[in-house]
Amino acid sequence: MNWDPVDMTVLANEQVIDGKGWRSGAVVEQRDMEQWFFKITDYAQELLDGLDTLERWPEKVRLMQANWIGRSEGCRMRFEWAEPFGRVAVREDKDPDVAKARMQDARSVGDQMVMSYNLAKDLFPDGVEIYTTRPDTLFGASFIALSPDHPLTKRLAETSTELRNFRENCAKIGTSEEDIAKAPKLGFHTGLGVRHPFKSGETLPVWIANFVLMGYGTGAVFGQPAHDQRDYDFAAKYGLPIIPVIKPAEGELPDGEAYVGEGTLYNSDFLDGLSKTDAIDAAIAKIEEMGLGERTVQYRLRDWGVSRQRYWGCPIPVINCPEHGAVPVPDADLPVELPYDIEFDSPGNPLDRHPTWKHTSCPSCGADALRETDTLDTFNDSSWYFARFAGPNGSPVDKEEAAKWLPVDQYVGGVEHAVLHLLYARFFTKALRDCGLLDLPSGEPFAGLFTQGMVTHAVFTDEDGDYVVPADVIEDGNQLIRIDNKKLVTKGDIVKMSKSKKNVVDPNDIIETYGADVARWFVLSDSPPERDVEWSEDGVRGAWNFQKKVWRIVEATDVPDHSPMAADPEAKGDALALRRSAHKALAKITAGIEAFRFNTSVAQIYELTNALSKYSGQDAVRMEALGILIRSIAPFMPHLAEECWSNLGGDGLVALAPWPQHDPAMLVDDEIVMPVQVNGKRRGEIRVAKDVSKDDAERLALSEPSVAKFLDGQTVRKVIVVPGRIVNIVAG
RNA sequence: GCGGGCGUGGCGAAAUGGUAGACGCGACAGACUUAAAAUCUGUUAUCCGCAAGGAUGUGCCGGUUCGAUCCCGGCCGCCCGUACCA
Repeated sequence: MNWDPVDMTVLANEQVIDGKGWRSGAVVEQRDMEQWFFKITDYAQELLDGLDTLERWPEKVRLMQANWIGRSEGCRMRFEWAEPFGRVAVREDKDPDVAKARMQDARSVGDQMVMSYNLAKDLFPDGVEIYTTRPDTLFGASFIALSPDHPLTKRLAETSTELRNFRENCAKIGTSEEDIAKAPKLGFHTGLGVRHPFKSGETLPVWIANFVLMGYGTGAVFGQPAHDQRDYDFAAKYGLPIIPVIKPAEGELPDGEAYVGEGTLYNSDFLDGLSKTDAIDAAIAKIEEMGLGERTVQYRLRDWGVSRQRYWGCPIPVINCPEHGAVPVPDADLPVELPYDIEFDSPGNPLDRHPTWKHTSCPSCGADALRETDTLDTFNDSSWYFARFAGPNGSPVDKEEAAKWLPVDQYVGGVEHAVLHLLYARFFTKALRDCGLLDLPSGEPFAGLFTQGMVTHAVFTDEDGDYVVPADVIEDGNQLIRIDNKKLVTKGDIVKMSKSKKNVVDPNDIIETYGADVARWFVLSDSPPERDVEWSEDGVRGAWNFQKKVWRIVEATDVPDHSPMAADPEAKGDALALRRSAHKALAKITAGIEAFRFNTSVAQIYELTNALSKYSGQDAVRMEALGILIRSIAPFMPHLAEECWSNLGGDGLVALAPWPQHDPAMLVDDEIVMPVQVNGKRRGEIRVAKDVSKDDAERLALSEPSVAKFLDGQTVRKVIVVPGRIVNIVAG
């Protein structure tokens, strides 16, 4: 946990800036704290398998979740202790030669080393257990690395100031995955050694390395620098041997970096000549035979830490009894309510500081006991609200109603939720099902998912580094200043709108100026919804003008008494052209809406509107086209559509009117224009009947003057005719 | 660092193997108007050209194909996530 010693609070990774608390500016410490977890890892395989059933989810989200769960197949194995061969304290030496010299200098055996050796043997008599996906590279092993948080590391640190300092240095790096991965490699040589399982008499040194994560596998790895980049970087820095054991099928091993690809084993005794995959199997078989380990499946997914030291959150319903430990609050006493008389004016967890709230009695023995003062991560609430919405009365989830409504047919959310929220919600529904609280066999909460893009905006910061809402920023000459105190403002990155960065805009401004219909039309009209957009009000005039244009067309229409807005099959000339435009537009509008591509539907509505505004006839064709137009805009501009519908003599509410159906016969023109290419470049076009034969198209294309001049002096080698699309002449 | 995505005119974009830039914004010109707004008509990727026309062009490099914005490989840039922002 990130701990701010001044504010006495736990901080999110995001609230740690350059290793300091965002409010207090104090140097953040890493603390181990007792936390509540949900055992989501028990569902790792089911969460992974379930992804295949989510056919209406974007492929990218399924892929991200699969990567997040991170199933890998490999083996757990132990390296047995070897007699110690020395101890050296290697600090962060940039120069590999210096590090190497220290290694050779390491034969002197000191008291401290002997104690560490005995301690290690005492604590872990079987040796060091590691997890690897690459047992094929065991002959390339050159060291063992433990996590700074490995139990052995912690015990060794008790006897070594140097190691304690090393651990503190590692703790400064931060807790986020990104920080750890980007940090420069740091190592500490323990002086301990382990036996190589396949090379008798060989000893591998045991290091502590900051890039080894305690939360994954066993918190220990073997280093095989020739075939893993992190191991390579580490070995290069500390002068450890780099032993290649895989040769690529073609070419040489890369210089100065690890080779992680496929290839054939060498330098590897009984694995020589095998492929990577076969060598993995053979190595595991041998390890199992030797009794040193076994094939296992490992997941990257970690258990979900749900404890938060905040007031706002559902209290974790547990009472800590000195006698009985953590006792669940009895059902009859749920929910545990937060106190209302709470003070936020001093550091630390307000719930923990509250004078009376946490004091209660043990449900088991009645003795004085303390309430858990941690609250639940708010992701808990977003993980099952849809089940609550199905039946909002009575017990938390109404099984019958939830069974009727769930899964959610179409879920819409930002792609930033791709792993956390969407994975937690999937886990929650599965867990609720298994607890008998939800009747949902699949355990999948959302049948369809659409990930809309993020709305982004520049972040503004004033001279004091405080964030400023864009609406409060004005231009002053060629500078930006705050409207309230005239302080100078800097325009920063364009990022996802968020309350914390204050780079948000209020859509009410547009609604007040232009109305909700125009605001909605504007938002839907330009960008496809899955794409990120940088918010801008440029173009809102277009939406406003469009609204007026539709209204003018309706006003300019002589509405007949009986207005079925139905087709006139006899239409000819301009009328037929309008009919065709209307039906072509309708087909694309419908397809666009169904595919969530509202911007293309909008473009087609513009085309239809333009066609209608140029049409002077007051006839059935006009009424038919208007009927299509108004029903098409109804989902986008419902108020305008209702008014127009009513004025055109439409039946009831347009919102309740059936969606219009396009006539397929209207989509095809009698004559089409086919572009003609010569060697892939457009050189002309031919006007042909819609069902022209390939031969005729070829003949016409070759004789088209604008095409023929490019064929002058050349031999026509091939003519490709794609019916209804294009003619391409290959000449040379 | 790792995982995922995106990159096309002045701007939002369309075209997902077949005419690159539909539609909209902006800009420019004209009509109407005392004037402005609104409205209507037209032009608007870049370069050469009076024009006709031609050349170039979808982040960069390469590949597959009769044909690539689209498929494949490599690179660059930006965005999202990276487990305590929610």
